[in-house]
Amino acid sequence: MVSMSVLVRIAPSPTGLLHVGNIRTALMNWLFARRTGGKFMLRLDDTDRERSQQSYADAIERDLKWMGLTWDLFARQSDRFSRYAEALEDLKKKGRAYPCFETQEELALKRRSQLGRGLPPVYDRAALKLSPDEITTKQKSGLKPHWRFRLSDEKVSWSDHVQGNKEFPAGSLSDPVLVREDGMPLYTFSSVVDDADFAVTHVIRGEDHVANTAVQVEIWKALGAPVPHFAHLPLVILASGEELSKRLGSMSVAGLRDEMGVEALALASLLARSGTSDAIEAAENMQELAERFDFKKIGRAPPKFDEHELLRLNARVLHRMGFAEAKPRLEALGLKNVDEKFWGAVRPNLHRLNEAKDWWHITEEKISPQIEDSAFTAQAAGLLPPEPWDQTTWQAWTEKVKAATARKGKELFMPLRLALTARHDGPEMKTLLPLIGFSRARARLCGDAA
RNA sequence: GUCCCCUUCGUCUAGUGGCCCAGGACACUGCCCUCUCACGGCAAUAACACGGGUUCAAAUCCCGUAGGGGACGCCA
Repeated sequence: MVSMSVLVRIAPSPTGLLHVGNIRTALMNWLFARRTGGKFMLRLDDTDRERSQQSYADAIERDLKWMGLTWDLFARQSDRFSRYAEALEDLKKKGRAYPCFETQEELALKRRSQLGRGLPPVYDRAALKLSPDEITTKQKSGLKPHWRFRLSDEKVSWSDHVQGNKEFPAGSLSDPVLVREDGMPLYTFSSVVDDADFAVTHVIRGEDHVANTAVQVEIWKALGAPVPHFAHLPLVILASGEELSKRLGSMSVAGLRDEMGVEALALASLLARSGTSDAIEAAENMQELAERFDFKKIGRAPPKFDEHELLRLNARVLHRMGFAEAKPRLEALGLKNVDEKFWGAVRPNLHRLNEAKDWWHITEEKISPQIEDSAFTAQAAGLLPPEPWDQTTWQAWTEKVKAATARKGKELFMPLRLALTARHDGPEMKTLLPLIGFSRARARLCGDAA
């Protein structure tokens, strides 16, 4: 496996945003490339001109980069139409492509009738029976053919890195349409031409493609290109049981990042490990995920995508994040002059990075304190030591308050926390107090917004 | 309708006929730490979808049922 130079690719169509299923496929390809020292390619499958949009292409690139899935090669199918036309000519010469004149309505009707009779809706190859004269006549009358690939009558088989030995009996598949009347190639065809031209070695994709693989294997062979290895991954499903494939909204990568505040490494850890025999844990970095990648670990049942699991991993990733990495991210959230002390104080309490804003607000901006017993907090304010403050200040101060008031435990500490932060939970007060500072602390303890 | 894949604790899984009255990780629960939440440490609970069969012996093999996912496009 390592001796050959690996090239894998991810081939999204820019007709929508990447969702967790798509990016998982991308991730698996990327990890495999990294694992084997091979290359990773991004190919935009934009042959569907009606649905493809540049804005989606941009979003896809952005999402991949965000997750760290950088590519070594790039191609766009709309740049390569002449190659598909050439390849079609090649197949025509070899007698593997034949012209068809049915309309889509006719084909739909045929399918319905087959289904009604309990038969698989396989194309009946009526066009193959057309005589050369009939074809000429149709073309002279202005009809333009679409072109189908003539499948052989042998069973197709391959060894799948996830699914094991796969076999498709002859006759269970339709001759695929390669090129439309208007000359536009279809995915089934352009994908193989590209994989062959770029010498893709491993096709790692969702298991919704297994039937495509069966027909595509024959196209590779007809083109005279080496057939790559295949790995068909089980499709991710939502924990709620809802389908994923057509729902973009909340499970889009962009949505998870921009609305849910998910860290790329948390998402990558979850997607790389759920459905495998590795424990679902936050990885230190992408390299660690790559080192552990192995087809043998991938199960065949569809893994559930669980948002709670994602949030748990997200917290872990944040708890380990160093200040150098956090600093620019915090600044992007609008937090000015954040320092390492602040990060060290709030980091253990974060589930999402943007929660740091709440603590920034409490240490740096005006808040209204929560006072339960104003006599007590005012008395405590009077005992506040002069600055400078450090991590020992809180204990020294609360010792004095304790001695002066005879309060202890929760009775002592909670009113102080509430007055100083207006919240009953949060980072340790010994780290928070120096960040709040003397003047704010005194004012808040006296019941003033500060 | 036809075909393909799948079904072990809440979740992801280990397990390829005896080593399994099923192992791990995470979650949950309890305890410890503790001013709170989180972190960390410790402990406990928890599963072979169902029904037949093969066998001295089945989570593991066979058949069936149920459930989940996928495919059957001039989408990708």
